[in-house]
Amino acid sequence: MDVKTLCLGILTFGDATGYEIKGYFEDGPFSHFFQAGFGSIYPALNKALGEGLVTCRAESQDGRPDKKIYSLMPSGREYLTDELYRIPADDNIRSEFLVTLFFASYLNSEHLEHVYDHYLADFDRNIEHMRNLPGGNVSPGQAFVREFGMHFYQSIGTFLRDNRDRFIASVEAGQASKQASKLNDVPPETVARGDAA
Amino acid sequence: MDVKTLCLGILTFGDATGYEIKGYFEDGPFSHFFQAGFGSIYPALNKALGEGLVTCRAESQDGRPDKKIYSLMPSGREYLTDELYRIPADDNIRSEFLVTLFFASYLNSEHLEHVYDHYLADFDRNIEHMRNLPGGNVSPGQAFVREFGMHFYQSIGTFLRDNRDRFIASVEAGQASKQASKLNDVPPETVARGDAA
DNA sequence: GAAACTATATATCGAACTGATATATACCGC
DNA sequence: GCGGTATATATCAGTTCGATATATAGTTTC
Repeated sequence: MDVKTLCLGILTFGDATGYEIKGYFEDGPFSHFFQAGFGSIYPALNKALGEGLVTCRAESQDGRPDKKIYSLMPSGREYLTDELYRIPADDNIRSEFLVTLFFASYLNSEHLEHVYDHYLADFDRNIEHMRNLPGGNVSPGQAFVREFGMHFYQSIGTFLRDNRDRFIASVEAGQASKQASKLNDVPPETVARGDAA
Repeated sequence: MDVKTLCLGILTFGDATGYEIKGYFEDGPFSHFFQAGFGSIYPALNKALGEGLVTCRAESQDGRPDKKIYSLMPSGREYLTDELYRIPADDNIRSEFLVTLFFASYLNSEHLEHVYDHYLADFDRNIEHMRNLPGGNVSPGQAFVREFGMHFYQSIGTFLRDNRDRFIASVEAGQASKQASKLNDVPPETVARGDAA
């Protein structure tokens, strides 16, 4: 399932330009579970055009480049359906935030707290964003994905909030005991977990 | 934060070959929030070697290609720390599963249920996998990321389980009412949300 | 009022990443 | 013996990412 397929999916909601499709990925319902930029969208649309999955009419504008409005063709809808009937690939998650937490012992508390709170603020913004997405008058699938997203952000956000101080403290304690173990010439493994239990 | 940085991070746990590093991404603690294959790892290690961030000694083996064992250099550790001090980029999530649910109206119930249950089974496997990761004797950061992951999978898994039947039913109802609206020549938007409230 | 930023609109390019494939051997189960 | 798994490196085509280029008009900020 590539960007081309997603573009076809977006076109099921009506004709759109590449610029408008970008909006779906950036601000729309997809932004939370599928990203794509111009560098993927424009080539994807061209490819779909070459394969006869969409058509394109140009609309000249003043000042700006011509609008290229894409429409989904029956063959495109069929292509989309075929793709949807595959077993979806495993979720792909890349979280630099979690990598940073993983190696938290390399960071000072100030930075760690900053990163943590920055991330939490993002969560709040995401919940707010989801809440503002249209909830009524959409397909059951769309509604469910939105519910799922709200639950996701709320649950994870609560966890992060509830465990923030404990986590920061545990990192500080770990660094302190590491330092202590250095001073006492004791192998860190045997000492550096005063709060593991 | 690229694959090279993650490889350096993995090398903080001790010398390793590219093959072993792959294991960290595939089976180890990273597998849940950062993925990389050989096609990224080997070039990343070569690049790190060229930049003097790691050293490499070869160990000849019978039958198999020589083992190339990489060691983190002080400059590599410094590079890693510098990277960790950046504000992490936004999480990148790509979920074909959610795309599939989003367009659920294009699928029959049988397939939808199959996809859904397949995904739920993955969750169970992931929780089991996380549970089996070493929990004691690790840094507070590692421990927290593991806790986070367990919470994540448990919370989302429960949501998916609790809402499964309702969701499938809502999709079926939506399709039925769409068909009905077709028969009655009524625009779908005004009809197809019997259970939206 | 100028400067900076946002919005509209398309396009490309290098860098990074993905997934598949190639190459070898050895062990393990059926 | 055949297929599958594990060990081990490497490359390559295709995809995607992030930045940049181009051009104009409005809107905010100093």
